[in-house]
Amino acid sequence: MTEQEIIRRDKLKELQALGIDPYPAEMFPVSAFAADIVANYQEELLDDGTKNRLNYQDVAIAGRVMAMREAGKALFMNLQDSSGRIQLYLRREEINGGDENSPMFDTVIKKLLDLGDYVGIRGFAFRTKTGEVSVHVQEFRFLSKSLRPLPIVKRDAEGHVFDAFTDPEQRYRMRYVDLTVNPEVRETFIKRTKLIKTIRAYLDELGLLEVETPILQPIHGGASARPFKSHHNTLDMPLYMRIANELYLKRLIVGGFDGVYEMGKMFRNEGMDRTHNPEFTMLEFYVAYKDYFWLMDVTEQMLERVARALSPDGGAVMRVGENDINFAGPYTRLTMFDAIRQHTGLNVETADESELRNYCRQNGIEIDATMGKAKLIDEIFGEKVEPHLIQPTFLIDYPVEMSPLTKKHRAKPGLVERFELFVNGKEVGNAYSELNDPIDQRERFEDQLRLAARGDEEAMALDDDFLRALEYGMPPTAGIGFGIDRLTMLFTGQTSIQEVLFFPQMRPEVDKG
RNA sequence: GAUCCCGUAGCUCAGUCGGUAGAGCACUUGACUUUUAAUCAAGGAGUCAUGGGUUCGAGUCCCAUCGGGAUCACCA
Repeated sequence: MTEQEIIRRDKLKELQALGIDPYPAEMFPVSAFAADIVANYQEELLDDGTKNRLNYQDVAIAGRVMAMREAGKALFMNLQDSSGRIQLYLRREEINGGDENSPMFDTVIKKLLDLGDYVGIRGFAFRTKTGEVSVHVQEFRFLSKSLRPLPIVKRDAEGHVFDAFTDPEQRYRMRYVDLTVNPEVRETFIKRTKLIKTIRAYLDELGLLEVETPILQPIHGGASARPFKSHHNTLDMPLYMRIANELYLKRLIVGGFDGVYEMGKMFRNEGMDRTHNPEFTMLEFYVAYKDYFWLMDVTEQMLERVARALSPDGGAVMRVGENDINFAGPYTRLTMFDAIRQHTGLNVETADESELRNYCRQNGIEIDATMGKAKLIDEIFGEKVEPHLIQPTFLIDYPVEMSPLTKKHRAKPGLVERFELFVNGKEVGNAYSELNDPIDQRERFEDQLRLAARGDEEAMALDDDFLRALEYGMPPTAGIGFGIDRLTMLFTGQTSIQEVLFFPQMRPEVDKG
């Protein structure tokens, strides 16, 4: 234990010796929040020059003590609750209740109270000489003693931050500390929740049914990725953590629901970096009798609504890094081939494989011998086009080889009816007119099996029950998936996924008390 | 998985050419009846990530390991 921790434990014993319970059981009747008092306190100036305080004259507030400034027989604290901070003003005489021998002020508060302790106080709001709305404390109670020192972050009047708690490792491992001392972290997560609620409300209004589908799946389907594998003891069979829920949601469309959505965790056993966490949140929704054009309209409406909910001024334009991004539709719609033509001059439609390979070699795009034409196109797109798609852009009509669950294009042979949405140079959504032809779907699965046989660990497994479902008949359906974490990054201006997950995956901590 | 950078007090960081560990905040003791990065005086606090090596001597140089970050590969 460190010196400061030992001192705090000694203080805890001293409090108990004085008959003060540092961890009382009874509830504390909070009647106001710090930020509300600061924002709404009112007083009037009387003719004789004195002030008449108009509201918050009997408040009970609770929170952590985040700063203390002693001034002889008076003392100032900053109290932080869930809404923000407010200054407290304590006077020796009052805290001691007129009893000269009372230990309350000089011992209990000045010595035994630490920064970080939870306290509850009763008092009245007023404005100090320097103009700060504060609470004049009349009653003071310990609610929970803190045994470890918090990092002390200080801010001056101009908002300059001193000694910020910034080490990412410590911030992620001890998110509770991060949230306590870094208010902007709190704001990011509140925005995340607001984004999710806005999307839910929109989808509910559209009339979609929110559903839950299995996380433990006997066959991992619906995406190209490596799964986590587990084992069920009683059934004595392997189970996989889902990499996607697409095939289950489509079974529900087969079952007669017109529209379903699920927002939930997916799990992929792959590398981690600032845009990948082993578990992440996806939204998928599927709507019968629609196609991918309809989904583009819906996407525009949904994201505009999210932008308006999260932007400071209620507008559809969000500042992301150095870019002002306008989420009001309609968004640019560009075929993949046109996009590549615009940014490279290549005509990938007519080019053959060797021509594409030459282009990649000349432009420093890494390729290998196993890549077919579709894969080469994807590489060129990722290198040369994707980073330039700052304003929301629908990239439409992909080669069939890369999309085993997507309906073939109604007019263009070799392509599928698929789009991906790009914003700020990154993909945030992937959608298509769903393949509902069971015979075509079986062939696509068989193509995937051939890839798997060649060693592709991410090839999709054949799901016989899903094919059976399609054989019973699935109406024409449009479906889309959004990475909620990446959307959150976009709308909060964060550049790493760890900043939008409360508890990002970390390696085990080396033993330190 | 590969490469590079980082790890010193509770927090943020200095630490020169290899010569017995430093600052600010926090903490302790004291002063102060409206302070606000409060101020003033004094003091305590370190397995320099871990383990080896080189050296008379290592926070510093070398090797390995652990953890974090960045870039790349794979992916959403």
